[in-house]
Formats: sequence, C-alpha cells, structure tokens
Amino acid sequence: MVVEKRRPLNRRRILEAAVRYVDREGLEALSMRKLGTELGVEAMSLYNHVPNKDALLDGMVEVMLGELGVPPPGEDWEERVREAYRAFRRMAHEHPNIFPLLVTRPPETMYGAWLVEEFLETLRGAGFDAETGLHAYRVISSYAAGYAMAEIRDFALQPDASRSNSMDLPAEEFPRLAELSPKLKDTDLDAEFEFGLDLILSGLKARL
Amino acid sequence: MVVEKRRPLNRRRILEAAVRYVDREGLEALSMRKLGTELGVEAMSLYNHVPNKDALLDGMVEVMLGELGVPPPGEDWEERVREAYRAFRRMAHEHPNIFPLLVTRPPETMYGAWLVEEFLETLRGAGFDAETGLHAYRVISSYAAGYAMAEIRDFALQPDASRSNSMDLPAEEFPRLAELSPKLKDTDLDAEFEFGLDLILSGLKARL
DNA sequence: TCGCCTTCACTTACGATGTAAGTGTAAGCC
DNA sequence: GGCTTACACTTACATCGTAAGTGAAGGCGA
Repeated sequence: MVVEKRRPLNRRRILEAAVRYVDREGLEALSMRKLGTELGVEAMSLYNHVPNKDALLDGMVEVMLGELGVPPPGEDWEERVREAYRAFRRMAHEHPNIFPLLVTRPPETMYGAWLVEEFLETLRGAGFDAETGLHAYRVISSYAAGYAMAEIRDFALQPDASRSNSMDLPAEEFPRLAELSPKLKDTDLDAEFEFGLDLILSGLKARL
Repeated sequence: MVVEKRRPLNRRRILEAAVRYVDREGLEALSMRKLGTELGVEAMSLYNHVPNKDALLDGMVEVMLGELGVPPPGEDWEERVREAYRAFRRMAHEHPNIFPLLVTRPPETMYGAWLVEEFLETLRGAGFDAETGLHAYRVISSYAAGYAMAEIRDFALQPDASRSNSMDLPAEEFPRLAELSPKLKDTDLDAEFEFGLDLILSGLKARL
C-alpha cells in the first residue's frame, strides 16, 4: 500500500496505478476507493478522468496491450508470427490478473486494429489469400489466448500449495491420467505452447 | 422475474435457478438477493445449501458441464474428437454468460477428469504416445475455449446494434482490414472453427 | 405421547462497493 | 481584477456478500 506523493492526476497515471495495483493485489481487490488512496486522492476524484469503473478496466487492458512488443517485419514470416504470439503469451504472464479482462470484456476500443493489420499483411506477403489470412489470424489468436488463460487459471491453484496440481483422483478409474500424473506436474509449458504453434502453422503451410 | 412456487430448497435447485437467471439477465446481474426472490426465498436461506457465492459460481459451471454430451467411442477417433469439441462450443453458445466462468475460474472440483481421461484414451487408441496425447488435449482445448470466448466476447457488441461489428477505421491506414470488412461482418463461424480443428488435427495426424 | 434435537428459512446488522450530486478552490485568461 | 474552467473534495444512497442469531416444523427415541 505505497501511497504516492501528490502529483497532478490524469488518465494515464490512474491507469498505470490501477495496473500496478491489480498486478499486486488481484483484480477482485480493486475498488475506486482503494485505487484512490493508492494515488493519495479520494475515490470520487478519479471520476474527473475516467467515466466509470468499466472504462477503467478497459483502460487497463489498453495499457497492457501497449506493452506488447511486436517484432519488426523480417524475411521469415513464420518466425515473425511465432515471435509475436510468444510476446503475447509473455504479456499474459506478466499481468496474469489483468489478462482475463482482455479475454472476457467486449473490445471497447479497437485496440489492436493495427496488430491485426500487421498480421494480415504478413500472411498476404507469404502468399495466402485475404480470407485464409483472416481465418488464420482468428485461429491462432484463439489458441494463444486460450492457452494463456488456461495457464493463468491453473496457476491460481498455487495459493493452496497442498495439492500442487492434480487433486487426487482414483488411479483405477483414470488410468490414462494416472499414467501421466508425473508429467502433469512439470510439463514444459513453453515447449507445449510451441507444439501447438507447430501444429497450426504446419497445417497452414500445407495450404500454401 | 418468474417467481417459482415454494418447493423445498436444495443445492441442485439453486444452481439450476442461478443458471437460468444468468442465462437470462447476465452474470453481473446475479446477486444472492435476486436469486433468492427468484426462488421465492430470502437471500440468506441460500447459505444453508451453498457456502458462499464463489461456490455458487463453481456449481453453475458444474451444471453447465453436466449438459455437455460427449459422443460415444466409435471407429473414427478423429471424428469423435471433432464432435466432442463441437459439443463444447455448442455449450458455450447455449450459456454465453456462464461460459466465461469456466475459462476464468480456477477448477475447484476436477469437473471433467473423466473427459480428459476419455480424450487421452481415444488418442492412445489412435496410436499416439501418452505425452503427445496430453499435449494434444491441452492444445485443442485451448483453441476451442479461446475460440468460443472470442465469439462470445464479440457477440457482446450486439446490444449496441449501431456499429454491427467493425468500429469504423480509416481504410487507408488499414488496407488489409478494409479489404476484409465485408467478410468481417458475416464470416461463417462454424466453418472457421472447423478450419482451426482441421489445422490442428492434420498437424497431429502428420505426427503419427 | 412427550420431549428433544436437527434442519432450515427467517430477521437484523455491518462494512464495502459504485457512483450521483453538489461544494469549494486555485489557475488561466480577458 | 474579475470570470471561467478544471478538478479534488464531501456527503449520500442503493446494493452487495455474509456473519450472527431466532424460531418453527418435523423426525425420533423413550
């Protein structure tokens, strides 16, 4: 609960404080009053810069997406796509409490219009037609968002460190799961994510 | 706001009423008091059957997953997997206000243990090793969940019917998007989902 | 049949939340 | 020097999740 010294309030400062606060305390802990004291200010003062809490949440997503570094165009389109989605997943890891907002809330601002544009352009350059490019974009994005969300959700089990991941299920009823239970605890998630990208991208290349 | 006649309260009845209510009014509208009146009962009475609101939400996910019909084993493993994920996506469409809970909340009960088991068994039968089966399960599930979430999130734009989907962006800055803007409105989402399944499954078969 | 115990819906109460409405003040501009 | 605008403040309200305690109805052993 670090109270910052009194500097003039503005939208950006509010959003960034909110992001920091939620990174630290979790999304449920965020309230206008607490964010206010975080900034050394009364809750209602925030409303001079942000219309309501929903807009605040949207703004936080904005801030988070602003940190997403997309790699510059290069000769290898496939590697560029991979790197972009690695960055996306990294972003999710850095803001596990905020990322769910991106997945959940309707896109108020068309944040990533130029991200999409970039992706489409890249695939066009690789020789895909416009429509396939669009489908590819949505499929890969769905995969990446879904994977990151699954990671985040399962990490949330951590607080209760007792059952580290699998909640003891009877081995005779679930032989396949039992056989995998050592792997379940420490799969290499980076590698698994890449595996998924491999599957999709190889399928995609086959359609060139 | 249909108030039901007074029958004995119990967990199942509460959960089902909650599911109906949220289907109808949205997740944010759900409160213990409103759910109470929905059942012809005071809010606090619910606590005799459900420890708290979080448990209620978990229970709603449970109910929703209970409706998921998984196809019986057949000779074609690939078609079975496809059909299972189609059912999953259908479930999301039937409960668009509840589905986000599944994606967002940590799995309190190991709901779908036997779903996973079933999947792993199927892939084993198809000739995959245990570890590849596990990766495949997580990759496909991530894709399906991500895709369904994206659909739901974008549907949420509907209330404001004015901008039907694309919020007018300058065509000269976003040529690729502009070129696709007719398609953006009415892509065949069923077909696109299948396209994604195709990509992943074909990549997977190539590894057999 | 009596008395007891369990079950479970009820009432009351508390602190926290989002935000509408209005007030006061300091800075910028004519 | 007076006015306007920007913006932080106080107060107030409805609504939320739920802790705590009350009371009545039904089951059960004697």
